[in-house]
Amino acid sequence: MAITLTQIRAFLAVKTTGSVHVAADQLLISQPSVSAAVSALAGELGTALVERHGRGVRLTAAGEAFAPYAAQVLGLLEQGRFAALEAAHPESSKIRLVAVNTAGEYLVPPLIRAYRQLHPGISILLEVANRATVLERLQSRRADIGIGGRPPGRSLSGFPFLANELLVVGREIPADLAQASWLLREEGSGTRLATERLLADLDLGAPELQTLGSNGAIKHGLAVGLGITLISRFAVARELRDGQLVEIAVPGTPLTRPWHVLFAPSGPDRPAVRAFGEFLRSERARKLIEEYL
Amino acid sequence: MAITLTQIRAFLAVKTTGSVHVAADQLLISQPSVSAAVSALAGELGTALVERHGRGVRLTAAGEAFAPYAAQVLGLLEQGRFAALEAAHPESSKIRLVAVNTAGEYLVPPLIRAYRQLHPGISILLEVANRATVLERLQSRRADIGIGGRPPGRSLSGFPFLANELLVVGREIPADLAQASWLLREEGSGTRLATERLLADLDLGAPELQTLGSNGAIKHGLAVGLGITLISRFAVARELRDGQLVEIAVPGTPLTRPWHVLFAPSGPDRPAVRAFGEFLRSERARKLIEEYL
DNA sequence: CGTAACGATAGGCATACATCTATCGTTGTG
DNA sequence: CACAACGATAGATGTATGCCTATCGTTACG
Repeated sequence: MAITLTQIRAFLAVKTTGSVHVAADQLLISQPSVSAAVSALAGELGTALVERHGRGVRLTAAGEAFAPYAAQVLGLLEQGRFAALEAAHPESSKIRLVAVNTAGEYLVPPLIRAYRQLHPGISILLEVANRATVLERLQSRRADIGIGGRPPGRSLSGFPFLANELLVVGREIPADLAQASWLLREEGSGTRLATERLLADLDLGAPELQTLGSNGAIKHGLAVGLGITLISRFAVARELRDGQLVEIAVPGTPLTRPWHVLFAPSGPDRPAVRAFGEFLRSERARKLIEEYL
Repeated sequence: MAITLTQIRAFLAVKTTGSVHVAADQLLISQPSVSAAVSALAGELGTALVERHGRGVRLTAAGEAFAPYAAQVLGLLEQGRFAALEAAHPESSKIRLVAVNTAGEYLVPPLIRAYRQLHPGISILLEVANRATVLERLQSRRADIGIGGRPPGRSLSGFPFLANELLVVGREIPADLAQASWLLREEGSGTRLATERLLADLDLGAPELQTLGSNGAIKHGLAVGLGITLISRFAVARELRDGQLVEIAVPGTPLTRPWHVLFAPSGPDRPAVRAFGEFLRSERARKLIEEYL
């Protein structure tokens, strides 16, 4: 006769996996348990959350509406735990940072190093993910601060942080751009989004596209001549210098898309997080990072 | 081995009541149950939340830090329930409105009436409380929209709504203002806050103060000549017209302190709430209200 | 200084929560 | 059209959650 957090976790697992079966595997429990938890939750709420669709399930409108709240409940609880520990042991706070892939790989490590020298006790827990996930993490309060592209709307606040240039590179300059094959990041990636827009602007017809799930995979693809790609200068700086890759002149590139520091607005905020945010805003942060970059 | 919502409710009850005993009474369970729940929660979080203080308890720093998250978790869950029901039955949404006393008594009823004529299915659940509670309700997501004074900071967004004039009234004009006794609303009231500031500005020395818990009590106090007070023109319009009360000319009054419509920012938002917010923002709302006022 | 107020602890109990295995009903696919 | 994939249902079980009463330790207060 009460909503439980277990039910919420089960529901969210179903939402993210899109399947009761897979959710059960992920939660390390049996499929009927998940089924039961979700229908118990639906009973509590007074409305169905999932419905059968084909041989799988999908969320109902009510389920879609409820999901963000459910996610925030869990994120907030985690955040509350950090807040409590931080208040009890101010010198050993933990900050949950989530960064888009390229920033996470190239920018954040020096950032963390710089910050830890100033505040030795503070832990920075980094998650590296694509743009869509970064936004989700912030919105569901599972991260305190994010580093990614431009904030998408009023729901997230932030400020521009460091320049990031996207340019087109390949093993060699293709004879005909329209014939070139393009390597794309996975769905949900900000770089992919930028690439799609660029391709639409270029009006190349229907170029050959190949999705590869990470910057690393794309770089290997480039190395074997699989195609060309739009990628951050940070990610290919060395390869360009060594001549393994060359920049391809494409109208509209290089694209300047500065990274932004992102906050999930509102909600009680923690001193350690606020301090880290202010550090990022300071000139000092930029200098320290550039020093290590 | 898991945080439960019951534990959170117990903890919050202890926080708000300031006492394990009273919290138990309020939750209709025994005192040891509350004690156990709170210490279980503390165990989960890995830090003490309350500590003995004198013969009662008080929150530790960790408890104070955790409390707002706990409150938001419950508020968000309630909001999620509404969101789910709203998605399932769009025509019978519920909007949780919380208004400061004066606005709740004089302004909101016509507002509700006006809105319900436009959207017959929508229910507006009104809670009337003082300023402090209004802010707490919004921050903890236990209300969707608030009506009160100026928003206190960046954590709450809002816009000015309707004029509200605070003026000093009494049964008769006192011979010497410095000798007059002032009737105050309870702690946490915005009107009380305004009165305290006014008194400080007036520099009357140490006037006699008498706290009365509501606008109604104050009006009765005025009627029997207990003192004078700073109060909204709406609250005493009739008494002024009938001559039962008179306005007292005090430097700096009447104070103009427009009511504001307040939102708890961020978080997923519900269509019905958004629609109501936009209604309040519209010219139409003002006209309709003035019609009924 | 004794007593009342307040919480914590001890000890114990019921139930509903979170599970499981086995099976059935659908729905898509080869 | 049969079979595989997927969820829901049925039936059953352990346990920890939530709760109780009784009692003990402190702390303030008369």
